Amino acid sequence: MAGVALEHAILVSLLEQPGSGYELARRFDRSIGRFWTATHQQIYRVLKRMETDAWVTAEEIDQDGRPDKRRYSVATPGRAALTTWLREPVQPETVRHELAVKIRGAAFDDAAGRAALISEVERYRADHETTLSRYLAGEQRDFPDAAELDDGQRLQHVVLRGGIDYERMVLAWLDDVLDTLHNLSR
Amino acid sequence: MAGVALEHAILVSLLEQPGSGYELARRFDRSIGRFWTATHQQIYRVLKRMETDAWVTAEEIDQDGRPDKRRYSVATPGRAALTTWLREPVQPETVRHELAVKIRGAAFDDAAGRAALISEVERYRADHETTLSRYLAGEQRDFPDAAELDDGQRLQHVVLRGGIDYERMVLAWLDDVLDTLHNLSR
DNA sequence: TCATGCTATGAAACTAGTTGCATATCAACT
DNA sequence: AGTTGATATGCAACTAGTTTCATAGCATGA
Repeated sequence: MAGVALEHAILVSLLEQPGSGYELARRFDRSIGRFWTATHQQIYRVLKRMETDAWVTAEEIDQDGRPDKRRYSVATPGRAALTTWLREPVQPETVRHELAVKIRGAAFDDAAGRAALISEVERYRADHETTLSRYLAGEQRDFPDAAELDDGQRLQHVVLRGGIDYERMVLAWLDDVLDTLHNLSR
Repeated sequence: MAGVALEHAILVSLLEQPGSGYELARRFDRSIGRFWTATHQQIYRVLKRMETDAWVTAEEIDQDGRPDKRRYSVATPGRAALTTWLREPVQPETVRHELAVKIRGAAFDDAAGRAALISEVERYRADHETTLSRYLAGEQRDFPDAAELDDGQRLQHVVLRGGIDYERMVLAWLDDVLDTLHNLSR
């Protein structure tokens, strides 16, 4: 039970704003995706289980000009399950940093492989540059006046600042990586 | 094929130093674990598959005072597979940041829940403080003189610096989180 | 002698997550 | 009329990862 967290990420997202599986999938590509990734298939499957367990309730919405959708809201048992989970210890993070593996692996590749890695790091760096810009734009848009925020917004803001800090750290480190790769002896 | 990376993390680790499944598991708790986590069961299973595929070869080692072990080394097909993988594009990271979910979830919990979260963040912070100390001690031990390093060591060092940067960023952010949690209105 | 603990490997069952495919509505453009 | 693209949901098969349990050698200390 402890580690099963997609349910809980969905509960938080639905408490912030009820929505359909499709909308959740888009949020997981945007804001929630900063700290929890999930595909739409996984989201639909988990939503179905959560509905069976009465953690959420669904409401059929007829839409003009679009297919119907099912809007989910958090029910009392779901909210209780979230509270229980919130008070459990945070599990140690499981890190999967593929680029770090490739950097150490570069010791066992030739000059062509290292050149390829440098290009790849540059592309990767550009992606993170884009992500940082997106976060900063989102911060301007959603949290323009720090004094005017309610508690929920303050908590969302501090998580966003974590994303911004992370991206800045990554960019600085990637510069260090590029410098190291350019200055290898062979 | 692209995302299957535990094999490749194992290949890098075995190229840096041949070893048994048990030794690999310990490395994955230590140095490699900085950027790729894995349990011993997963490592044993993957090693078996890699042996079947002739990516690695095993050698039975009789040990005095300890159970026998199987020392694995990377074979030519494994090295070729690593080279192929190294030149593939880096997959986007899949982020799973449970603490961030709990922080946003705190908006839907009461004062007691927030107090529990503050304690949890403090404990989490202490863990990261320990991790940073361990990294810094490892840096002193393994890379005392930056001018004397060969390419493999330089690459290992830049990855370790990434870990150090990450831990420092996390600690600063956790201070921000604690400050935010202490200053919520209700 | 017995308990504890580290070394060392592994099976079996389960849970989580990914990939590929399928279906359907409707808008906008060609 | 046909294509493209966004919205919207879902199944089936597969792959990856976790958890629980089991086994065994040998050292150390109570």
